[in-house]
Amino acid sequence: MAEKLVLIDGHSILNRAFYGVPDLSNAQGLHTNAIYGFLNIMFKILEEERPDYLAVAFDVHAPTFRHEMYADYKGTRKPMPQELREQVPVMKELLQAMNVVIVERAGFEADDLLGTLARKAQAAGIEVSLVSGDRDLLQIATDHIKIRIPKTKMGKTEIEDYYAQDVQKAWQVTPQQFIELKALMGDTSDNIPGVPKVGAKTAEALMTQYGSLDNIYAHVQEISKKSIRESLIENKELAYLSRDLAAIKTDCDIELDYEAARAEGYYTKEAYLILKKLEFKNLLDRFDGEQTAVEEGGIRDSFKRLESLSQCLETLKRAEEASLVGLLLAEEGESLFGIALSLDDGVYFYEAVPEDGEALSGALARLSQNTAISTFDIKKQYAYLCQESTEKYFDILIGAYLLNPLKSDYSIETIASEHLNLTIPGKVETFGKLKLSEAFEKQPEKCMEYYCFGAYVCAAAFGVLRDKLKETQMDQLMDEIEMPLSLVLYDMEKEGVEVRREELKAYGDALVSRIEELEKSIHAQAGVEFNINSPKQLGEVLFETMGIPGGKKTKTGYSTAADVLEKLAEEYPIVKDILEYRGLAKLKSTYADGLAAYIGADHRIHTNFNQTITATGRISSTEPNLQNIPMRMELGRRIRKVFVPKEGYEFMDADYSQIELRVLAHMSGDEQLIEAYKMDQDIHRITAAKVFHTPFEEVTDLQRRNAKAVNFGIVYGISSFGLSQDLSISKKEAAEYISQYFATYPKVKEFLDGLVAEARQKGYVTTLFHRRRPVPELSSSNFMQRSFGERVAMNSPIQGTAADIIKIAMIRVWRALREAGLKSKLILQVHDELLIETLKEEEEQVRKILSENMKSAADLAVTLEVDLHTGENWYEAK
DNA sequence: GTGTTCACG
DNA sequence: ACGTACGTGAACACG
Repeated sequence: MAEKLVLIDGHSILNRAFYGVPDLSNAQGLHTNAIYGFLNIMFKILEEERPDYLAVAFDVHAPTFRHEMYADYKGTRKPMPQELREQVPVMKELLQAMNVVIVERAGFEADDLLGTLARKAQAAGIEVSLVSGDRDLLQIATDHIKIRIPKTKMGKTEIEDYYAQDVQKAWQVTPQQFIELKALMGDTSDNIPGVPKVGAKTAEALMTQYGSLDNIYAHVQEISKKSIRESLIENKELAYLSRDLAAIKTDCDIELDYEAARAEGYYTKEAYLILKKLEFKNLLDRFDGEQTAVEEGGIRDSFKRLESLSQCLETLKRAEEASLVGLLLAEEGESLFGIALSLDDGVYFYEAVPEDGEALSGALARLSQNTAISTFDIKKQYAYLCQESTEKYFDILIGAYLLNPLKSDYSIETIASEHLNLTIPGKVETFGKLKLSEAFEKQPEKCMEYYCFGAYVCAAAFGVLRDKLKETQMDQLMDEIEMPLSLVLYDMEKEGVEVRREELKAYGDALVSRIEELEKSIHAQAGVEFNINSPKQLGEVLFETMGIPGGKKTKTGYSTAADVLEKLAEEYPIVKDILEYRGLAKLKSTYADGLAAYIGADHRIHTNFNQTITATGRISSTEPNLQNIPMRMELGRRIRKVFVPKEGYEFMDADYSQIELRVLAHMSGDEQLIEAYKMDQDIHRITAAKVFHTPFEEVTDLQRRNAKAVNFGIVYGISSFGLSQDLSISKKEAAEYISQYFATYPKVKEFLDGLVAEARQKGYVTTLFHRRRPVPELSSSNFMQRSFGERVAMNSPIQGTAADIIKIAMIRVWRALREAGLKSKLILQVHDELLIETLKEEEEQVRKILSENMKSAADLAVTLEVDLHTGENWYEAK
């Protein structure tokens, strides 16, 4: 069989990848999407073709592309965006590390190098695959040279293949004619002039009829259309010049070193390290097959299975002497399947049976009393650990999150790869969709390995993460806020909140009757039956069938968002009904039905409080989300009546009053804003008075509303556009409000500008408690992304500091309740609000604990005020 | 799986 | 000129 060569058009594929792959960047802020896309395409081709040789060609000095997809109209090309430019050297470095031959030659276009190498290879009897994003290469196609053009469709890469005959099929011209076709019609992006008046249609017709440029001119007098004929005659020279420009050279003085180009030996240590730096997790997996044996070999040898409970208990006892152990429990639901323990002399695993439960819990509780334990996702393991204090605990999940809160994946294997430079088997690879019980039955050895590696990583990552947290000044944040908080969250989840199932059902039923009524009415008014829940169908019915004016908005069709519909509601009764329907349908599906599905046998809902999700440091709540229970509208708000305290208890709800604005006052140090808070009056009214130069008593409702919107806007990272949208005013007016605001509170502006400058310089912003948020968007050349980065830089320190403060308050309140021996329990947190299930007899004590601890959680230049309410359900307590 | 919409702070 | 307010999660439709 003939040998095979794969040639890749480097810049062209990088360019394709850059525009086809969503923006990615690593922790250092280097953009990586083009490299990522390139590698995916390259590996896909290599797997498909299994070639003998591989080479990648680049233009040497490529400030622009010869065949720029996004080229400017006039032929003056846009420069390569910085985000792509910075990826080119890294790409080359990576290819070199992978032993891939790079072909480049000063003064030669990559096209010409590729054309030459392809032809020479063909002459030597080698089959060629030429990979490019550029259709121009099609002219090189023959029976032995296949042009491969990758297309990104819906995120999936599909490759179109063209041999000479495929070019003919698709374009009705031979590869040679393809050049002349282009010469006739010209190509602005390539600075190929072409013949004036001849466009794509004419050029195609001419080529089909006459077959070649020479033949066209031989019969030029026969061309019927006068203007075309004259232009052709007049521009004959230009036509031939264009052909020379369009033709890719196949006779460059260059040879491929076939030995060096052998398609093998990609999986080098150097390449691995670069990929790791780029944070290409799934590409690293590709290296696993070649590399893991080396990487993890020594570790795997240290795994020891403990065969009996007594052996396990002995080992746990022995572990008490260690200064640090790595611990990972194999648990799921309420059940414990095993224990992995990483000690200095090896990693031990014991596969537990249900009867072991008590003995193990006892031993673990003892171990955790005095021994430092590093683990992963400690919230899931507290059930088996001593809960006296968190001082001895370290959770690598939380540590990794603090170091970079923007990631979506903090699995053990990711942490190992990122912080230990170690590749280990992943969770999905080990378990797939199996439940833990099934996995242990079917593949006990693989399970043991997974948990042993996990425990090992917990132990090994401890020192690394500690050092990094120290370096970034987040060690205190970790030890004094996040670790203690994890125990508080565990306890809150365990406690749950009681929900009245029957009342929730009745609420849902009441909604249904009205929903059905509205549905009938809407269909009648529209004259067609359609799915009101489908934005697509709804948009078509409203704006096409019914002809309501109101234009497009989204990529996929008409926008039917509430703010669009509200503008139409007055004039079109159907729109009013749709809005009401929407609201009710939401209440029914998300809240009435949604919540009911989570009520447990204990009549309580146990939400998940997630500590490692948000970019700013807030907590999030899932399954179900109890942080977005309706509040603003009365009908929705009534759902809160089904959240009730248990017998003999009441709810006490405490929320911070404008905590974010107060944080802003403190962080900016603006005397005016601080002074405004000292007046202990309605802050929005004060702001209105100052901004609009109106006496406090004479501030109108409208002025107050505007001032309030500006206050919110400031916290979100103000923009005149955003504010204008919110207030339905012109951008100019909005800009006026903002500049008035900044004139009133000058240090606020200084502060916000400073945050953006700081973020630009350092690449991240921080809260009062040193929590970090990287802002990679700031270095984007895209206006939209950069603006987003600026708003993030302004908002995150404020939102994040507020999040820090309430976390501190939670820990203090929780401890105070426990230390006072009270039965009352902290059960929910909603960003600036805490809900306590309070034993009625303890009401006054709890009130004091809540109020004092929340107010003193941080020492700011302004006081922290707390609103407290009690009630027989959550509705009443708010 | 992605996009749209909408609930909360 | 560009065209969004910051941070979340759930339900639903649709390809």
